[in-house]
Amino acid sequence: MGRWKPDARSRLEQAALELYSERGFQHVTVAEIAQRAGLTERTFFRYFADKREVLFSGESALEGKLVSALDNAPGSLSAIDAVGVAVEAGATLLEDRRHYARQRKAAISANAELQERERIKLASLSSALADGLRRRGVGDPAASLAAEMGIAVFRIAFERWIDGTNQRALPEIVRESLNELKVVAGEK
Amino acid sequence: MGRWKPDARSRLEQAALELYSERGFQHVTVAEIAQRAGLTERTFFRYFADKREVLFSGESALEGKLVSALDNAPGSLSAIDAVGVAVEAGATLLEDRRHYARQRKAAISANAELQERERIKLASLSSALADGLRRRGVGDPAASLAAEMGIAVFRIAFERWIDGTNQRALPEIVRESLNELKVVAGEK
DNA sequence: CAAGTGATGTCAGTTACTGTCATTACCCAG
DNA sequence: CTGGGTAATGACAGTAACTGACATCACTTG
Repeated sequence: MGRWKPDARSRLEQAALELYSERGFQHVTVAEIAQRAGLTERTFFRYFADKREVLFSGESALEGKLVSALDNAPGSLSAIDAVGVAVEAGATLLEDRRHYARQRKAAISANAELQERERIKLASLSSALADGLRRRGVGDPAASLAAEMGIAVFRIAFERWIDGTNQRALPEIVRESLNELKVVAGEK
Repeated sequence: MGRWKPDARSRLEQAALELYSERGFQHVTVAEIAQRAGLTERTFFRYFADKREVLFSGESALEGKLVSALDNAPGSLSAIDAVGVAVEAGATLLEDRRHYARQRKAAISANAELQERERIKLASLSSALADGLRRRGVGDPAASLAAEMGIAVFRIAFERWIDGTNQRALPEIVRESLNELKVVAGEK
């Protein structure tokens, strides 16, 4: 297969998650991550732009899922419901990996720098959704607003799924939360 | 008055904004900011936790304004309308400083790290609003959702105010955007 | 088996950020 | 006016994130 021991990237990701979980992000050096993965610090930075990014490789797959679901959603759906379809589809991606998602979430929650990165990734998802809505003919600022609402729902549903506040499957929690958002936004 | 030349903090803030605007965040060193302010690098880090934070000192005042407006809003208002009152009040804070806000926004938009910091500050505002809503008796996840909607409205209105897409005063744009959000969320 | 290529290693360098201690400028008690 | 006290600042050394340049290695291909 590979010329060297394969899966350098995922070895780095796993080593980083382990170390961040054990000692906390700030008390781990990149050199230590690389060493546990059997590589050098320089190689780490060839795969990941910085020390935080190693926890966020799944975001592009999530974005792809959201966008394709949005593009394939019936054209008859309103902006908010099309976004709802998209984030429910994204939720199915995480549903299988609850243990991993929980461990990763714990590491992120323990460090402000990682929370910054997480938020900007969510903002990127929101931007991608807004672009998709514009492709559907939704104008501004409706597209941006609907996308932001969708991501807010996704984030809040995810938290309630991870911490056990809500025991249902993630896609269901997402749907419930979106309905709650509609209620909240509609109150006079 | 002060023992040394006064306003070291604001001198650092002004020097940083100038340099970030001239050359971009990444091409400015903290030593240069400190030198322009007539101080040393070490003193910079006594006032600001890191190189980005120097652009975000106004956030605590904004949070205070939002929270006090929310706490003083009529108890009869729904969660979303109480949040609307709060973000409109926050908007009045920025209305006077459009030139400064524009320059600062340009510097932030030009750099991903600064955008991360801005997003996490907005998340902090959202969290403060959600706390305020819970004090008003709003439950979860309604409180979090309403707060996130309010901040999304604020952010999007701010962008349209800064880039000139919408020529009205910021508080008016905020109100219009909130109405638009209600429309979007209510579409079947 | 030689040349080529992509992944990795090595090394030097910059800069953000921190801990520690010295120094300065001012206030105030006497 | 004088000397001690104190808060702000400076000086300096150190760690670690991140980058650029170049060497080396493992494997493929002609």
